[in-house]
Amino acid sequence: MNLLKGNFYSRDSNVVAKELLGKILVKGETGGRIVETEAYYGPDDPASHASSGRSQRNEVMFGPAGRTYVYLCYGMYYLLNITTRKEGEPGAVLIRAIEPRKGIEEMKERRGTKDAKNLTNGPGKLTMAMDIDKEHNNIDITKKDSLIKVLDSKEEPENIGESGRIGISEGEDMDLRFFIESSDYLSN
DNA sequence: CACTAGATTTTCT
DNA sequence: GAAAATCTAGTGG
Repeated sequence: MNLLKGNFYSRDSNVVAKELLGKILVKGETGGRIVETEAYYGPDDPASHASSGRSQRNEVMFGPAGRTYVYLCYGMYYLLNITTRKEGEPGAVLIRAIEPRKGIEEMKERRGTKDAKNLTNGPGKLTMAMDIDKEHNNIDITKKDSLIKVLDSKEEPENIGESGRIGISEGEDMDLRFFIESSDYLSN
């Protein structure tokens, strides 16, 4: 189980999004296998937070790859992204769903449900289950002692599906959502 | 089941 | 001041 390095993340967003499938996301005592992601870009992507230039919120997307980008959505839910591409070229991958592997009891408690399939099958749910919030923005996840890490995996995902992104109002036609078709833990 | 409405607050125009 | 990369509970078949 090797830690993914900076050169994994510094590529194009859609490549990183696709290759993150099957990898293991770890935060503290909790963790799971990534089964659903979405790619976001910069000025050319109307759905991206970075579409209209740098701002206080999105500045991490403009920085180096391999950092966390955590922000509050709809005033209630934190969403977890990982930055991609080079410094000055904004990009990120949204982690939409994982399959629970580690600390399942703890995640059940945080989410208040016994149903394993309902623990982390959505971007707002997985941050709740793993206790991720604004404090975890802009963490360098390529460091060994980082609180949040992504580990390589020998289990290569089989059936990778593509579709338009979810929950946005522009740019849905771009097919930048990637997921493992056989997984029981995809978002709704 | 399927569908609708409401929660809640940061961020940028 | 409006909109936002969502989720849950509640309603009605």
